[in-house]
Amino acid sequence: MVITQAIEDYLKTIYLLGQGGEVATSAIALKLKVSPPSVTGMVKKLAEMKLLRYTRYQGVELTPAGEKIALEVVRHHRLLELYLQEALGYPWDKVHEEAEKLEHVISEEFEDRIAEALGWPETDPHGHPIPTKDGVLPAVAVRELLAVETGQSATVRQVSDGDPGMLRYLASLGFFPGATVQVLEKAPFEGPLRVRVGEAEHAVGRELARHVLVSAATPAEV
Amino acid sequence: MVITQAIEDYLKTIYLLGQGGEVATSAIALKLKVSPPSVTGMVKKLAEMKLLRYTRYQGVELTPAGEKIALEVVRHHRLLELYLQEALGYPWDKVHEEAEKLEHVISEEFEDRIAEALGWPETDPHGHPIPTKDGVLPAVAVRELLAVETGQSATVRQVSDGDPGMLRYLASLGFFPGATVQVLEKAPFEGPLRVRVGEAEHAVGRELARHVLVSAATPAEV
DNA sequence: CTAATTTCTTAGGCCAGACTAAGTTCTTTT
DNA sequence: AAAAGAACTTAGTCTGGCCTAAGAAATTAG
Ligand SMILES: [Mn+2]
Ligand SMILES: [Mn+2]
Ligand SMILES: [Mn+2]
Ligand SMILES: [Mn+2]
Repeated sequence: MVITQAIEDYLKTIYLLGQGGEVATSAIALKLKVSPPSVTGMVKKLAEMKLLRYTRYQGVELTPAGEKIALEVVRHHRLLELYLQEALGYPWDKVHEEAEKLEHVISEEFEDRIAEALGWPETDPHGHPIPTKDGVLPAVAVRELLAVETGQSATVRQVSDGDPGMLRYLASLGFFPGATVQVLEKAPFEGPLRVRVGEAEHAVGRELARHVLVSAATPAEV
Repeated sequence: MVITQAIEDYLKTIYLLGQGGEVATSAIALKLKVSPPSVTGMVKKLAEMKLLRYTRYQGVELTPAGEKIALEVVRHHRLLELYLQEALGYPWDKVHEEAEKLEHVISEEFEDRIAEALGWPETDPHGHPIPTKDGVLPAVAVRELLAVETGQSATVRQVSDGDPGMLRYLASLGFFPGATVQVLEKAPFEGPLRVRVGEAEHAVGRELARHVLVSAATPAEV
């Protein structure tokens, strides 16, 4: 029962889509950019391997064994992203792609050494929590910026890391984890939000505001 | 015509075995730990792709296109080895294995950034020259320690990096690139060499003495 | 110079992981 | 409650990269 790169990618994807629930095969197919039949096939195999539970037409849920592997890959990914930024000077819109390939090949030794070099960090460049070595993902209470009421302030916690263009745009607006934002206005008819970030004011679309996760204002830490 | 990881390994292996000559399929099979028929099959495909020339029963020789890819992989490998040692504190007997996996997945950007971090180095931890970005492997004039005449001194230039145990032993004897060694005696009947390294004297077997490459004494540089 | 041995290739197959085309089953609509 | 539509699975294929068994060519030995 050998854990291939493909298997790691399936488990990671299911984990990130699922977060404690059933995941539809089509969702997996979409994320991994493979056809739905490919997912059905792989998922049957992973069920055989006891890495997930699968009920036909019902979707899929990771077992503890499957989740353990998923979390290891996620830890690799997020540590690598941070290492690329901190140690090699990558811009934050390029770390994801590189980490996506490296996450499958680094050894435990490599993982430990970069974790140490980074001072055992807790979040990646986009604010996502890094699972601990024993497979625990720290829970964080966040909601979408879109959900913040008009007039309220909040602290940016996490941003989506999949789209480099979006990341560059978010950076240009000052949407970094830790930044304080205030929602000044929400235009009606699915219109944009007017927000203040530091000194500046920006109009941001609702789609974008769904990709920025925030917590209550006034960060507890620096 | 996509260059897979397997193809990269074949080309690299052929390059390192060949160094300007025909390479037997069995030699490739031995090095890559695959069966001879697997090599024949792959080699036919690589010939199709114009990455090497293949004549049945005669062996194989890289084309310029094939050599270019091989040198890129070798550059990745050797830069990675040095980076693992210098930046992450790996001992020199562990860098090879890790680099063996990473060499296939890093981007040009990663390559450039570690090269820069290392100050555009010219040799890896074992003394092997690092091919330049435009695909030139600096030639070095070396011979086996075994070939040094009794009484003569020489400077260690390169050591084999495949066997971690051997590397640890070589380190314990002081056989690092740059070290000065003097051959005091060669025991007859394929016996060991008595050599001086710094203050210490050691008896080393002929097999080991074949894995240490040296140049004329008195290093030109420090 | 033939015979034995070694080296290499062909033949045939397997497995992982993807695909398209053609059903099923579930869900939504009327 | 039936029909239409969406979601999912089955069936059948393909490609890459490996394998073993058997045969052909090259090399070495007698
Ligand atoms: Mn990422
Ligand atoms: Mn991230
Ligand atoms: Mn090496
Ligand atoms: Mn080396």
